[in-house]
Amino acid sequence: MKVGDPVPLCRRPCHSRAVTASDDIAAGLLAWYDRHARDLPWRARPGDPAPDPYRVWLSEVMLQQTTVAAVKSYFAAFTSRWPRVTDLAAAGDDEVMAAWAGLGYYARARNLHACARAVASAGGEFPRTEAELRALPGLGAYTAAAIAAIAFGERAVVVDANVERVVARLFAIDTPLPAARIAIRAAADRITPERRAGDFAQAMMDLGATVCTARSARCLVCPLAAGCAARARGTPEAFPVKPAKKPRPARRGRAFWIERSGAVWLVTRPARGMLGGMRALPDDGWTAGRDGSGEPPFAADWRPAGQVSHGFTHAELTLSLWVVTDQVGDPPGQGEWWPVARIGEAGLPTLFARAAERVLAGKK
DNA sequence: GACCCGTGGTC
DNA sequence: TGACCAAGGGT
Repeated sequence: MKVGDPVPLCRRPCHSRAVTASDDIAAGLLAWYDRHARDLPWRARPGDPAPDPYRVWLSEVMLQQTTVAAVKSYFAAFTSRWPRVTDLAAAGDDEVMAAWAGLGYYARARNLHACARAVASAGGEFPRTEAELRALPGLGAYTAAAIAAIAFGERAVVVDANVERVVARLFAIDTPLPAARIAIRAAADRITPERRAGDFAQAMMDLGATVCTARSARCLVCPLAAGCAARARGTPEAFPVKPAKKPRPARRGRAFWIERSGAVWLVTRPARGMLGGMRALPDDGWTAGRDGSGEPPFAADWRPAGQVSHGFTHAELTLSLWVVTDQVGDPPGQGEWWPVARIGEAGLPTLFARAAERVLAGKK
């Protein structure tokens, strides 16, 4: 028998399933996870009953493209304010959007709220299968599989950026992304165990987050190093192969601080598009693809009040700030007067929170 | 498949 | 210090 050949577990027919290299990977990783799992607020502690699907779902949506460190305080705030999915479903749109402010990718918040309402109106219990979960707003292939595995114990194949990286290295998959995803998913399917699929998924993600990271593979402390093809080649960090990134264009825009007796005029951005559905300062129409017009919303004695720079996914924006403090009537269009002393409660996305800070710092 | 969508941490 | 990156989904 050669190394890598299937090893019969025993001769009895009921145990005829062979132990394979894939089983070794899962077993080794789960053993590592039992010792090194991160202690995260949304995870069940040892001895806890099954994880709460609501908390698993909420954490998974918050964690989409977002770091654990950034999510923790938002997760605590949401679960404290809305302990059950039915509580979240009953909240107002503006409350949910404001509570999400600063976390980014605001379409997630709208989908989160829509999903909560869908679950609440269907009886208040999350569906238990990957296929049913996948149909809910904001749940794509990754999140549906993760909830099915973690909350309900289904053997779902969970592939996020961590799993992609770990699997691409384990099997030295050198097809560039995104084409490599077909082979990566097939390999992930092969090594996903029948039991403890949720722990396995979280173990892969913990490994990717703490050991097998993008910049450093840390093979010396990796439980999978012995069977890792990329390590055998000596260049683990070369996997997965990524396409070249496009440069981010620089954009310029203006935002306008319109003040009247201690209140500032805020607008709500359209539901679609950048910072969709969020409260904001009026602006000159800048987008990720185009500079603003430079035009203020009305003629007045506008004073310059500095600028803020902010990086978005597709553009680097320099936003110059203009101020009028003796406004009398309402500006044209929809909006609301917001007390300047409570600007921190307006739920401004980070760009406009920084702009407000800049304006207020300049007034002193 | 390509493109759009935020933010903060990291080295 | 700035480029890279993160528990992706929707269109």
